[in-house]
Amino acid sequence: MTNLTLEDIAKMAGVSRSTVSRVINKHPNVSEDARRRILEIINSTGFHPNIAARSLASQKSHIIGLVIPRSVNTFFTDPYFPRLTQGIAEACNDHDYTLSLFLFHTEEDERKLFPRISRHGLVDGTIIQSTYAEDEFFETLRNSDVPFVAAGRPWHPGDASYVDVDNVNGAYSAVRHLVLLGYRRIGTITGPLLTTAGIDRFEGYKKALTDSGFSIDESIISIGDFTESSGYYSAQKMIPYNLDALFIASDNMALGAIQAIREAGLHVPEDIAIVGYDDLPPARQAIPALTTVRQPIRRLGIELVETLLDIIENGPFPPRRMIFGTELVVRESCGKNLAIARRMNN
Amino acid sequence: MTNLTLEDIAKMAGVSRSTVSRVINKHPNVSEDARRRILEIINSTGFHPNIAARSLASQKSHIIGLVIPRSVNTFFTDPYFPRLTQGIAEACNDHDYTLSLFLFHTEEDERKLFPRISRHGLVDGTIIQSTYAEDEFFETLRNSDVPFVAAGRPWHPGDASYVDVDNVNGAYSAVRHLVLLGYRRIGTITGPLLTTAGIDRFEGYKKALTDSGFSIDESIISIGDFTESSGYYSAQKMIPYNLDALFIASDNMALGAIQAIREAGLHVPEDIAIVGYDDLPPARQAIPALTTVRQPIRRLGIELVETLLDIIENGPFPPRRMIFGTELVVRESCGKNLAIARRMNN
DNA sequence: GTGAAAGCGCTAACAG
DNA sequence: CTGTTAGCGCTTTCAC
Repeated sequence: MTNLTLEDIAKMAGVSRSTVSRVINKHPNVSEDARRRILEIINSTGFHPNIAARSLASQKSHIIGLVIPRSVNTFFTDPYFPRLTQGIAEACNDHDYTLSLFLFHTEEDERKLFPRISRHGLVDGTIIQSTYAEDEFFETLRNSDVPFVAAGRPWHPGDASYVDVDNVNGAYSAVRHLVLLGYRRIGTITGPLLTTAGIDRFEGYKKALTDSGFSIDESIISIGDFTESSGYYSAQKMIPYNLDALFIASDNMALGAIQAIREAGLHVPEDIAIVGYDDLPPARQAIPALTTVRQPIRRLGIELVETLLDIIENGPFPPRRMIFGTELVVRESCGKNLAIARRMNN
Repeated sequence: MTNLTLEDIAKMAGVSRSTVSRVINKHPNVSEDARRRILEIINSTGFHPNIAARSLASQKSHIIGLVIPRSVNTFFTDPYFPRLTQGIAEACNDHDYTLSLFLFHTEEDERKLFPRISRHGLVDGTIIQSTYAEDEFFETLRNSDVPFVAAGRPWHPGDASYVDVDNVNGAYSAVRHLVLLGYRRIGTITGPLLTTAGIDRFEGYKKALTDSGFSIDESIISIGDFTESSGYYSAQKMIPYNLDALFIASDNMALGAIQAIREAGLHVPEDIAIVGYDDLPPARQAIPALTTVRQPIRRLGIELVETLLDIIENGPFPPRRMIFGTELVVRESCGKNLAIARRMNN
């Protein structure tokens, strides 16, 4: 199984290497006869064109990068990433692209690896996870000529293309649900307010309250950072303020909050109802099972790839922007059954 | 910022392109003077050699692949993968390699993507996650001339190189700990017995029992599949068999088991002590906090890369095999304090 | 429909 | 120490 080249195949088929190349690249203008003969030889020999040579000649690598800037420190704990990666990988497979992963740990990484990402480097384009405000690497990318698309709305979108989930309405529907269930003092634990996801979910919370004629009460708003422990401490802090429901911007924080509530001798949802965000697997198995907002993360990944390929092919203008809707998954923690029971007693 | 080539840099520096190439590749035999001049120009122009051209000429891509065969269906739920990926990515960055991710979903993916992985394709070598017995893709890889190393001992190692965690001793230390704490009826929930990790942890369990003069009791052994729900049902099934401790081959299963135990009106660790495996973040926050076996997963990732680079450079023989030790992390669920208290009362 | 020829941008002998 | 010279294996005009 030594290494065949186009030339070898051409010789075997009694044609020139151009013709073989045409067959491989599915160009028209090849006689049916030659095409058949060539395909046969390719199959029987297990020939595959050398990818480096092809990249060099065609000026495209058929590789796209997935960049996780160093400020994203949750890659290893947040199930969002594996899911996103799954969607991206799936779409790459479908489109015959290869996925390269750029996980930065240090500033040096970001500097050192940029050449591999930049236009005439390794990749044809890149997906970048959007992150905290003012991410340095994002700015570098924006100022380069690398085709890219952001996963999640960037802090300063400018002309950047991005694909996101409708965090505002996701949060809105969750809080609105609590309102309709009859809760009156609905607090929130937000995500970090230097991320667009954190901001947007907080916006949705406020809007739902305002639309329902409620006022915003700072004493039952706490800023978290998406981690379980921040949920725990935030809840602990707010429990004395007499709330009857809590919209929590991530399931991980919700799990922490439930623990704090339980330790305070209170019950979910009887004393405090809870709605989370993400629909992670643990949400389903929590006690009580978590009512939460499900995001189409795999879809997001697929759309990111397709958007990027479109940009690679047709240029960055106009910016592509796409937002996916969410679903509210109603389980136990919002006290829906409780609310129904209560209503029936009145 | 148009595209510079070696030739351009050479012209600017008044030397030949070979000399520039030597500087870039840190070859000796370049006058200090020329080197300085060239480096200066490279820096000021922001020149970076074209990677495809370099790959073509040097016959190496400086890309390694991480292959997750389709039979690994836990990529998206098991935190093992993000951590492993982190270690691998980190080592790749350090060694100036790029990481490509091959996540297979279908059999077609495996067939279609093999060319990109095979010797004169895209990657210089690949790390493959070992998986269930008789994995098809693994066999394909083994029969090819692609340098590779397995993450975890493969089912049929043959001459394959691998890096693994010492699952036998990890389990052994966990069970031994329970024995020393004074438990007498120690059951287990195993992982799938078609994975080497599942088998090895089960071996460790049996060995620890035998070494301690205990007999193996089938009625308190249940075969799980590493998922939380399998832990739940396994525990439920075994509770009637009067066990006082349980070694559970994954934290996820342990979490499920705790839930089942609680629902049965029993307490951990008072009625049934528990030791898990993995030391996932939820283990620390579980109630009670989980005693568990911690694996050096990031280290594993780093070692995989270094082993692979060694194989790429020096060939696959002799097979490299490396096993990392584990640590027992003692928290609440094993009832250590309980045992101590008990002992003091006697 | 097909072949010849000219690169793509780099590395690596080889000769000096 | 440095330049010359061949490629690496493929794509892509341009003739025919």
